[in-house]
Amino acid sequence: MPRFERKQNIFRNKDALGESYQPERIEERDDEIEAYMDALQPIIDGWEPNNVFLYGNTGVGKTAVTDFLLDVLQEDVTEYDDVDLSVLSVNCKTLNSSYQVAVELVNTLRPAGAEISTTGYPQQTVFKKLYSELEALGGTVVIVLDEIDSIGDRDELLYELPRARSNGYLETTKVGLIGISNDFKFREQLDPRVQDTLCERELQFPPYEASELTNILESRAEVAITEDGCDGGVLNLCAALAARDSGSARQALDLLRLAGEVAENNDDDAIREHHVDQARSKLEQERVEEGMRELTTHGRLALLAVVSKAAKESTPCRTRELYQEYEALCESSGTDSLAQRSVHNHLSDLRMLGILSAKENRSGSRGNYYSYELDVPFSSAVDAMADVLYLDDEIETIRDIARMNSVV
DNA sequence: GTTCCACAGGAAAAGATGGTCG
DNA sequence: CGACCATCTTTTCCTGTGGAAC
Repeated sequence: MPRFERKQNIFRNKDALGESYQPERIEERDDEIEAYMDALQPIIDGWEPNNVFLYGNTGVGKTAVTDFLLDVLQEDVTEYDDVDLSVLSVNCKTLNSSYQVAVELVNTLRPAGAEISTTGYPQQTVFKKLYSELEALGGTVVIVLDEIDSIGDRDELLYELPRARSNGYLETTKVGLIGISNDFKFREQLDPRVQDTLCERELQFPPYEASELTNILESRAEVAITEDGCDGGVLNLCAALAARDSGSARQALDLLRLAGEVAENNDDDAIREHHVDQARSKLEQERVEEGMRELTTHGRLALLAVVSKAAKESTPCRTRELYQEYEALCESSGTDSLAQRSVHNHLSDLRMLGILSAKENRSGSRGNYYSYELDVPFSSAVDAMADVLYLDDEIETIRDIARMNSVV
């Protein structure tokens, strides 16, 4: 008889290691908080808000500090009758233009059922809808645009919004923009006029040091993990790994959480260092599968071409050979093949996603070219492919060949 | 020293798709 | 319906690259 049994050896409150958890206090960001508060001061004073631009790698506390401070601000502002503050928060990760961000803003302001479609209107129409929604809201509105770098160079909204008042689009509402970016280069590529306004106040969040990450992990582990749920040294290991890689608290916390899950599944009574190792490869695997899910048919076929070559032990492999392999796969799947330039684009994308790696070859008269190979375990690539392509026969053949060559 | 191979990757334009509006 | 609109993928055309061969 199957039976559910509650396991509580390790986790006391796993959510405290999760993405959405808001700790009661933010560790190791005192200087940033001070500067940030200074930038937000005009709001409580009743003046027009500053535009703020935050940048730093993922997981260094930008979003956490923003959420935390805006909560405090919204609380404190209730003491002043003449300030009416609204906070509008949008994650732009999946919105890759000003247009889509504007649509998203309009839709969060509108009641359910009155949302507008994400395409079809001229850009200015959407902006006007946004202005009238903002005007209806009134008071001071702080708009948080998280992961704003995903809009690339289509930054018209960032030009328009800060100027909305002086251009007469907004009469009463005061708007402040808070842009958050993981990408240092994003600021550079912005229109200089946008830089001037958006980056009135700039805050840089540096990566965490290993010792800082240890402190953060300790304070979270206190809430999340039982007293004996964690070997000594595990927190240090997670902190060290994350510090060496990205300096990201997110990564350190993910490692700890996954390591805990691994330990739990093994029926161990505490997290040990070898669990962290497993968690690390699991984290990597998740990242790859995430990337593969987003691929188009031809992107997948291009990847399958590399997989197929890998099964035959003929990687690394240059573009031309991969293109031939790709054409053969298109043939057998009844798909029209693309031009070589396009396949080259797909290979390039796959390289960006970290699924492929490429070595540059300079062989003079025979040209400069890349040699591609899988940058992920063969088996995880095949498994992920099997889920998303209809080429069962081909994938089986590739598996057979791989087995013959004992590729794993 | 110059040329030239055979590729990388930028830019622009063309199509396809899925939407609004009068 | 037809005129527009935004966006994504793909094609076309192009420039850049660095050492071997001339």
